Amino acid sequence: MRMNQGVEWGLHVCLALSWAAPGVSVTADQLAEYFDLPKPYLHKQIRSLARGGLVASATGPRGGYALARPVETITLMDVVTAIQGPDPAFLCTEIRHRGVSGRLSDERSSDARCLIEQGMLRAEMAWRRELAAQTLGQIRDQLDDVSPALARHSRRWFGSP
Amino acid sequence: MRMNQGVEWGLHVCLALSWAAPGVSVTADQLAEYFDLPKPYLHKQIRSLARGGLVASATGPRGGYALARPVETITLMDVVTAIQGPDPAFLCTEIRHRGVSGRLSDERSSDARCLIEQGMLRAEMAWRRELAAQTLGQIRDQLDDVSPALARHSRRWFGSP
DNA sequence: GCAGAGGTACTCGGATACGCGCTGTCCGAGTAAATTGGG
DNA sequence: CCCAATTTACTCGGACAGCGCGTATCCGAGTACCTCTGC
Repeated sequence: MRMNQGVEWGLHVCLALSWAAPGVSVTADQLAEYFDLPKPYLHKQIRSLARGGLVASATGPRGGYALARPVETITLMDVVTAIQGPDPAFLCTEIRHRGVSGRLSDERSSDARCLIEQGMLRAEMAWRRELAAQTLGQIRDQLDDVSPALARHSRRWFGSP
Repeated sequence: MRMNQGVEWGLHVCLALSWAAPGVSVTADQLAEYFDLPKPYLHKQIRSLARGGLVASATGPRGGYALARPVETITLMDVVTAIQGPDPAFLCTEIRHRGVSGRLSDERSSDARCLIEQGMLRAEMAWRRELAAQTLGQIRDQLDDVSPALARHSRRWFGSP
C-alpha cells in the first residue's frame, strides 16, 4: 500500500499557495518551477485539489490557482481526500459469508458487522482523526518559526507585494 | 490508496487457523474451499504469512499450514506487515529541497525534518498503533460470544478431534 | 510378524503471464488583458 | 482624450498513451506416508 505521489505534492502546493498574497493567483507552471516537478503532471494533481474545493481556479491571463479557504481551515485530511478520493483503504468483501464459512455461520453472526472489518476501520478512523486534527495553518506557523527566511523569500517569489 | 486484497484474506485465514487443533495442519486448498476463493492466489497470500513468520508450513501428506504463534499474540499489524510489507504508506521525497524552493531555504530549515512528513507520519503512527493494539485473539473471543456455533462447526470442519 | 527399502501421492515454493490504476503528456475551450480604431 | 470592439495571448480542463504493481496461475522440489518384499 503506497500513497499517491500527488498527496505529497498537493500538501506542499497548498502550503506554497498560502504564501501568495490574497487576490493573487499562482499558475501551475510557476508551482512546477518552484518545486522542480513535471509541469503537466503537477497540473493534473492541482486540478484534483480544485475539484475537491480546496483551491479556486481562474483562467486567462493573470489567472492561476489560489486557496479557496483560509489555510487555517485546511486539514491534511482534506488534501488526502481531494487527491486520492474518499474511499476507505480497507474494503471488506465479506468473505466470511462465502463458501463453507458462509454456510456454517448462523443468523446472529451474519447480521452483525464483520469483526475484522470493525478492527481495520477502527485503525483507519484513528488515522483519519489524526489527519483531520492537523491543519496546514499549524504547519505553516511552525515553519515560520523554524525558518522565517523561507516564508519571506517565497512570498516575494510568488509576486506578493 | 487501496489496501491489498490479500490483507483481508490473511486476517480471515489466521482467524480460521486458530480453530484448528494444535498440531493439525490445514492445507491451502482447504482454506480456499472454506472461503470460496481462488486456490492458487490464496495460496500465494498464505505464503506471505509464512515468510512473515505468522504461520508455519509443513510439506508432504498431512502437511499444510498452522499458526506459528498463539493467536493471542498475533496483532492486526502483524498481518498487514506480512502481506504488504513494512514500508510506510506516505513517502517523503523532499521536494522542498528541489527547484526554487530548495534554493530559498536556509540551513536551519534544511536540517530539520520536513514538517509535512512529520504530520503524515504522525497519522500513520496512530494507525499502526491502533492495529498493533488489537490481537486476533480478542477478535476470536468476541466472535465466540456472538456466534459460538460458527466456531464449533468450523473446528469440526477443519478436522479437529 | 517385523523391518527396511522403494514407490507414490500429496503439499509447499518460486518463477511466470495478465490487467487495472497510477504516472505522465498533449491539445482544445474559455477568458481577461492589451490593442487599435473611431468618436 | 475616452470608449468600445477586436485581437491576442495566456490559463485551465478534459481526453489520450505508458508503465509498474497487484492479480492470477502454473509447474517443479521436497517430504511423509504407504506398500511390498525379504528375513
